[in-house]
Amino acid sequence: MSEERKSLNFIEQIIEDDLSNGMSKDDLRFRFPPEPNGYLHIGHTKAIGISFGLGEYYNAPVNLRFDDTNPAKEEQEYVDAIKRDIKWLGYEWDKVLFSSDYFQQLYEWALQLIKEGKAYIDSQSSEAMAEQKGTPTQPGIDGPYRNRSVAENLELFQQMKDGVFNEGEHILRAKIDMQHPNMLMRDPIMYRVINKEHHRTGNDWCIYPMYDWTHGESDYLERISHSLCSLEFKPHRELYNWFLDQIVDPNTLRPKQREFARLNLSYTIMSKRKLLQLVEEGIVNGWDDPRMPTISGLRRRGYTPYAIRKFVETVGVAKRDNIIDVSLLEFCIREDLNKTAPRVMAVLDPIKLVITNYPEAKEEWFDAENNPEDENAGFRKVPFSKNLYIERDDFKEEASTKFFRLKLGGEVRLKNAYIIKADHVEKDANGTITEVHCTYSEDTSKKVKGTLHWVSIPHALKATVQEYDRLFIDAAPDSHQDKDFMAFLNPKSLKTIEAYVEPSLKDAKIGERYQFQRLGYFNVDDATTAENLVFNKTVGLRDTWAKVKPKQNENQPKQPQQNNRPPIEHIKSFGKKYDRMPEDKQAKAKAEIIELAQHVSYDDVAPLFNTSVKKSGTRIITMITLGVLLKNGLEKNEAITAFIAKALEDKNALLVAEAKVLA
RNA sequence: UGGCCUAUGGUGUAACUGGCAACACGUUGGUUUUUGGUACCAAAGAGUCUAGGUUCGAGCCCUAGUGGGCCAACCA
Repeated sequence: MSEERKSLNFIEQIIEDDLSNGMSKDDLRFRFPPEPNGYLHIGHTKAIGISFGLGEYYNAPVNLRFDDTNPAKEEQEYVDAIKRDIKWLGYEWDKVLFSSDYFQQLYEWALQLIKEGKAYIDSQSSEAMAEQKGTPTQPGIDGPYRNRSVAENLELFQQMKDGVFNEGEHILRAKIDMQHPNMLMRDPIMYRVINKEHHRTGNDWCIYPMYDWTHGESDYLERISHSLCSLEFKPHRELYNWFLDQIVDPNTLRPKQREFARLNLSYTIMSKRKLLQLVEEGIVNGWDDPRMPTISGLRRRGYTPYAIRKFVETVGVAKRDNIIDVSLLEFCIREDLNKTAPRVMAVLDPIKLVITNYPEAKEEWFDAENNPEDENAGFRKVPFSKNLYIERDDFKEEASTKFFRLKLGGEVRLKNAYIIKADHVEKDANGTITEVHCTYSEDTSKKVKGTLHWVSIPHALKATVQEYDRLFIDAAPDSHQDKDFMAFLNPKSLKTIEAYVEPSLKDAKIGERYQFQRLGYFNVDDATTAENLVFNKTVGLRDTWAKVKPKQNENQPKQPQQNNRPPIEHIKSFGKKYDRMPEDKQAKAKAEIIELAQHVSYDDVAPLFNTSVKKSGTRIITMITLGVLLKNGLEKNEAITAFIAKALEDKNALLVAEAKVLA
């Protein structure tokens, strides 16, 4: 087997290293640990793809573990939705587990920590505790209850568990280090009182463990070998390890937490809290609204599990922040649907076409290919008659030769039917075209530039089509410190259209996906009834014609991340390229450097004087900057004179020229 | 007055661990086409944040800087 070396991502690398350092392949075990407080979204798919993908690759078990330690936010509805979505994506878990399964064990371990003097009951207000905790840049201080006796701690903890106290009166904290540089290590909370019914344990407990106390210990109990999570948990790793240190038996497998960058998609948001807000405020019609980046939203929109998995595979795994362009997601779904979706004709924005030389009562049924990408897809019959609908966009009275569609005097092919020629138009009082009159010819062998889709008016079915645009008009709506993400909502994200579709769609079933030829991919929405067909537009076809057309209502191009670089850094960025630039660019760069140099000090430039000889670009931009400083009254010193002198002897003509100006 | 993470074409990820910066999306041309789709061909686009160092050789190692991110919930 000559297997091509596939480059491993850093997580696969870690696992391979562990394996070659003696870990048994049988010890490999992963988990996906969602909190059941919302629906899964496309961002979760990455985490799912990583852990379940690893499971598939190594043939290792993957647990689905619901991290249900906060009854105030969690619901059974979410548990069910999460399971459904993972199944739909095509992944198989080994066991379904719940953090709440471990409440008793966690409690016993907490008792052990108290007895060892490693945990204590704090009885202050959360404000007081926050104050003692310090800030990221300032150490914390010990609180007054930090040195309570073991006996007292034990008694209070028992009372917490017995429901003696109200929420907020007492909590259990680990006793670590209030001065620790990592805030999470400053005596983190392990237990708090919550008087809410839990969706699984009911009212058995009124104390609930916190995430950090729960997560590592749950991984340990399940013998998870690699506990993979997103980057924002990196600071938790130290605490994760500290908690494990307290209870791990050195002869058993110790789980390892590793972190990867989460997935961000342009023009949408990935925060469950914010998605919930969209649902609750009625901006969208529920978690499965086709505009939502949730799995259920994408499913309803017509995405396939294959496309989503392909997408996640394509984006890769690394540790730097990223914003992936939606066009990649769209590519993945088009690629799948192109091969599988039956083609069909539908007119979304109709204009009436009358074939004047076609008999009034006549109808013909033509064969139409179901899918040119699939030889086995076969043919269907489509009806043709004197009166048709075509897209309003497909006709113009006059147009340039670049316009391949129908214009007066021009010829065009009707897909699966005849070639027609437009003769004249009928208009209403406003000058709007109401009918296009044309004549057909039976000779279909002729070559014409354009082919149009159409439907026969007497045979057409009415259908509702929902067309979606991005939910936000900004590429990164929740990355603005000064503006709320809601300010970027796209008011036109949903467009409902009354369309006409060919009669073969009469018995279309919910969930079925079609290509409306020349328009895009559409699927049959859940809201479809026997009386009314409803389609969702999944994604449009790639449209190179749309780019040629003068753009009408183009969305803001995404703004580049603004860099708050100091001027000298900005100047330096020209250095590498400067002597390779074409002249006009060079002049522009020079002007910019001179402008920036106004805000540069001698101390900024001085370190650049000993730039190595071969980096002439950097030396040139340094020379230009220096020129500005000298002009602004800087006195020449020895270092400056030496730098200029050395430059005068250089081979690079540009550098010499700049140096001569200052010499 | 801190700790940690991070920096490679427009975007995302690679570079066999120090040896010709590659792949995908996107973009631009072209061929084919009864979808301005698909498929196919081609091109443009980065010299790897900056400077210094080690080395015959650095995207990769070392030092210093700069940009970006995360950390102060009785959330996960």
